[in-house]
Amino acid sequence: MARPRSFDPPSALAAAMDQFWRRGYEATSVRDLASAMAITGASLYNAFGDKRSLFRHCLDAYLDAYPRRRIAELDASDDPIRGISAFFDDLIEASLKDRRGCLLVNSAMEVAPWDTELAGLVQKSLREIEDGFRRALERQSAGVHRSRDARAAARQMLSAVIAMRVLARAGEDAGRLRSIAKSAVALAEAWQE
Amino acid sequence: MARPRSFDPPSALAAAMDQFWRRGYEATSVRDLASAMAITGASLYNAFGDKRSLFRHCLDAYLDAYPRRRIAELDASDDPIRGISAFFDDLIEASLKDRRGCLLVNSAMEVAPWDTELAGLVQKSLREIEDGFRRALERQSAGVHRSRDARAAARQMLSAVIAMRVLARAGEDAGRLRSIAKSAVALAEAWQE
DNA sequence: TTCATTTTAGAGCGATTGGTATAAAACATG
DNA sequence: CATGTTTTATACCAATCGCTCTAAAATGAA
Repeated sequence: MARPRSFDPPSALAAAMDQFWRRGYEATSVRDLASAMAITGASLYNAFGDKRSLFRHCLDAYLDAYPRRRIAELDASDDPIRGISAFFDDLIEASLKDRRGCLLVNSAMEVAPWDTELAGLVQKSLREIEDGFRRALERQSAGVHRSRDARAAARQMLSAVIAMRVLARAGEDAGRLRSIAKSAVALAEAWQE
Repeated sequence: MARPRSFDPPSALAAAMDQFWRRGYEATSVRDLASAMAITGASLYNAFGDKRSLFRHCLDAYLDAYPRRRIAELDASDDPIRGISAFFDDLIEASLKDRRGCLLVNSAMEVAPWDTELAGLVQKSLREIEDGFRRALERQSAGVHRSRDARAAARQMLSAVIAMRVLARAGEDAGRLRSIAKSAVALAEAWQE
């Protein structure tokens, strides 16, 4: 009944995500996006709305594809400590493969201060990560009396994740990133003692 | 022998720093800067060079005024642990007073990936902070055999600083920031046991 | 085939970008 | 006071910004 799209929206969205991820929101122009997505500006606006709306779609897709997936894998792991270790191994590998950092952390810095709705999404997503760590720690110490606060330990792990992402984007070397991950995993291992 | 400047360069630089600090590099236009500095664009270019050069001046001034000053105070403290505690108290207060975060961390995210020279300055400055923590820990445990690595602990404290700055800019509440600072100080206190 | 509907391509909108040219204005020195 | 030098204000540059308009192209249903 009408002309069909000549492009695949999910893969176009992935191309847009990559641009925002690498260059940030302000430094990415609509023309950059259209070029990376291999569509025209008119198609972009027709399919995804304005630049801010497209960014929101990208951030949503990113959260599903990366942080939430990692948390789901952590929840599904038999051994919580090994799950946390695998989480950080994955993060190290991703951080060294490229230097884009994390779109969520990047957004916390650049867009959250100017967009209250996205700020809410950023905060909620960071809490999802922290809660994932907390659940893993609580699973580990189930039935054992714990004087220490699992929430505080989970927050330290989230801090490690954030710092690794910032330092990766700033170009710090692999050794420093691995050292931070190692301390975070050691914190989890010390939890059960 | 020539017309004198009608403005005070240091205070103009402070006004420019405030703009870059709050809004970031890309989102701050030369006109924004000139307006905040209460000078014309021509005077700005005449006194500070182009936008990138002005940013560099701002970052240099920031590093002297904030991180290096805090590290110097830490080095000068009689009790290293109390010094670290004071460092984090100062950071909490600054992070809650406004939501700009830290110009150094903001720069690590936004400009370091695209400017190798500034990336070097960012990495060097982050190491100065880490080394400051390490010196404080080593002073604390002087003469005592230490199996643990002071460098790794100092890196954890730097991670806490970075995470606090990111979360502050993303609008997270005071409790979360204080919780991270508390864990970092607790790490330092555990050092001497 | 015709028609209704949507997407496409490309030109173009006003506004803003980083940066500059020009000339008047303001000083210290001779 | 005259001169030489620098800063100032203003207008302006080409380029790019986010976004929209128009019209041709492409489809499924009638």
